[in-house]
Amino acid sequence: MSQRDAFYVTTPIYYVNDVPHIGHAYTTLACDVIARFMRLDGRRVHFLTGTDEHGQKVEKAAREAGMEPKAFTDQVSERFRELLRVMDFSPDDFIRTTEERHVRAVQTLWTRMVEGGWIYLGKYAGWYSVRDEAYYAESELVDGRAPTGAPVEWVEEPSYFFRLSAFQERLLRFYESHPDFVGPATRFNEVVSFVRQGLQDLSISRTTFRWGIPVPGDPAHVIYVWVDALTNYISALGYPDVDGELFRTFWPADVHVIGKDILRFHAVYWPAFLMAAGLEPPRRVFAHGWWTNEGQKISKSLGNVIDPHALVARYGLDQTRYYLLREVPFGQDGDFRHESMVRRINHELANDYGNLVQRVLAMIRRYCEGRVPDPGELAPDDEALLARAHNCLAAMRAHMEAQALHRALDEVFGLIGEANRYVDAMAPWALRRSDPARAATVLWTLAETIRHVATLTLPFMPQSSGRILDLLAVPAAARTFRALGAEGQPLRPGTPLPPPSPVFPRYVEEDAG
RNA sequence: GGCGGAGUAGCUCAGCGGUAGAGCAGCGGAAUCAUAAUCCGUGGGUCGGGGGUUCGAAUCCCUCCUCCGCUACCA
Repeated sequence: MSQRDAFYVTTPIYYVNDVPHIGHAYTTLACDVIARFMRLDGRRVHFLTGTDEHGQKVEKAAREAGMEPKAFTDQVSERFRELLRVMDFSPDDFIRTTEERHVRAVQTLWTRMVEGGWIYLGKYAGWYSVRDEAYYAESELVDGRAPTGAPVEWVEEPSYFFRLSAFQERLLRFYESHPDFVGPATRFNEVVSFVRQGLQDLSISRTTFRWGIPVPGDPAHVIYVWVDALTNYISALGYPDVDGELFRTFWPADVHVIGKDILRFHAVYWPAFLMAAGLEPPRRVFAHGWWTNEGQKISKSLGNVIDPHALVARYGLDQTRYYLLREVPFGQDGDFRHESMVRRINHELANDYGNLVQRVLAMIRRYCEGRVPDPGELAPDDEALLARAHNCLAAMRAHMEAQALHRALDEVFGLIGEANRYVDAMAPWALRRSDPARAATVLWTLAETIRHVATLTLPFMPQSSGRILDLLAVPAAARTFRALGAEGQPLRPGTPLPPPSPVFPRYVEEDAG
C-alpha cells in the first residue's frame, strides 16, 4: 500500500524486569525478517527495538537488589541486547526509556496534549493492596481480596487523566478509513467493537512511586506507563524535532509488530495520544499470537518457559528462526514441539533445501570442473523453472507487505520443491554422458535457481543463505533482490566455485546413541 | 450476556455457488547426482447437527450444538 522508499518497523519495548523468553525472541525475529527483506528490496529501513525501564516494579526490584534504579536497569537491559546478538537481529536503533532523548520526547508529547486540552487533573480511585503495591480492578477481586490474597483498601490519589472518551468518534472514523490498520483482520474487529462500546478517560500519572518521567510542571506526579512506553516509537525518531530527517523520513511507522496482549494500547490509546498531539497514527499494527510448549500453556510456575538461547544452542540459529516463522501462520497461536522442530530441520532444511544445493553443486564440481557451467540454448523446461524463480520475489513481496511471513516462506519452499523435481526429470547425471552440453545447461539453470532461493531466504536465515551464496561465489554487492530476475545479475559461466559442503545439518537425537 | 471467529481426510489446515483439496504421517513403486537425501503413484472424508434458498451449497440464509477470542487502565 505504501510505495514510499522508507520503511519503519518496530518491536514493543520490552519490560526490563523480564528475562528474555521465546515471546521476545519471536516478536523481534519477525521484525528482523521484515526489516532484512525490505532492505534487500532496496527500501530505506529503520528497525527499532528497546527496553521499557520505568515503573514501580523496576523501582522495587532495584531496591531489592540494593541498587539505584538507573544502575539496575543498565545491568538488566543488557540481557535484551545480548539476545539481539545471539539471534543475529539487525536493529538500527535500541531505545531505552531512561534515555534523555526519550524523556524529552515524552514530556513534550505530554505538553502538547495539555495544550490541546486533552489532559486534566482528577482523582484515580481503586482497590489498592499495600502488600502488593498495586491497584486491582473491581472485577479482579476475589472475596474482597486481591487475587494474590492480599487485603485491599479503597484508595484515591490525584491523577492526571487523558480525555480518551473524546476520541471515540475520531477513532471509529479512522478505523473506517483505514481497514488495514490492524492485522490480522480478526483483531481489527476486536478493536473496533471495543471502541464502539464507549471509552473512558485514562489515568496517566501516578504519585505512589518516583521511578518514572516527571509530569512537566507537577513533579509530584510521574507519567504512567503507556504514555511513557508508547512514545518510544517517536522519541527514537528524534521527536519533538518533527522537522528532523529521521522523523520526516520514517513517521508514520509502517508497522508496529506486537503481541496480541498489548493490542488495545497500540490500536486505541496510541493513535488517540498521537491525534491529541497533532501527529499521524502509525500505518499498521500487527498482533501476533502466543506459543505453547508441547501443548502446555507456558508459565513460570509450570517451569516450562522457553529460553531462546537454549533453542539456538540445541537446534541452531537459522533452524530456530526458520521453525518459528514456518510452523505457524503469523498472527495465530502456535505450539512449540520438539518433534515438529526436528521434522522441519531434517525434512525441509536438510533434505529439501540443503540437499538440493548439495546435489547440484556436487554435480557441478564433478561434471564442470568446479566452475559455473556454460548454458546453451534454454529449453522450455529450463525457462519454466527460471520463470518461477524470477517470479518468486513478487509473490513474497505481497505476503511480506501483509506480514504473512509464513506464506512468503511457502513461496520459496515451493520453488525448492520445483527445483528438486526438475533435477529428477532432467537427470543431469545421465545427460552428462549422452549430451554434456545439455547437462551444463541444466546445471546452470539449477545453480541460477539456487541463487534466487538463497537470496530470497537471506532475511529468514541470513547465515545459512549467506553460506550458499558463498558456494555460488556470489559477490557481496550482488546479494540483493536487485540482482534477481530477468534483469538481474545471473551467474557467470566459468566462475570458479569452492568445494561444496552441506549447509543444513540433520538433527540427530542426543540419546540416539 | 454482547460482539467476533472457528468446527472439512489420522494430524495441521486451504477452499467460500458448479460433481471434495494441500502439507505431514501411512502404503506401494522408480531413480542413484546428493546430507540413505530425491521423485512418482496412492486420500471414498454424512465438509459439526437440522431446516431453507437455488437447476446446483463446505461455499448463501435460519436454527441448534461445541470450541476459541474480545468485552479497559495488568509490561
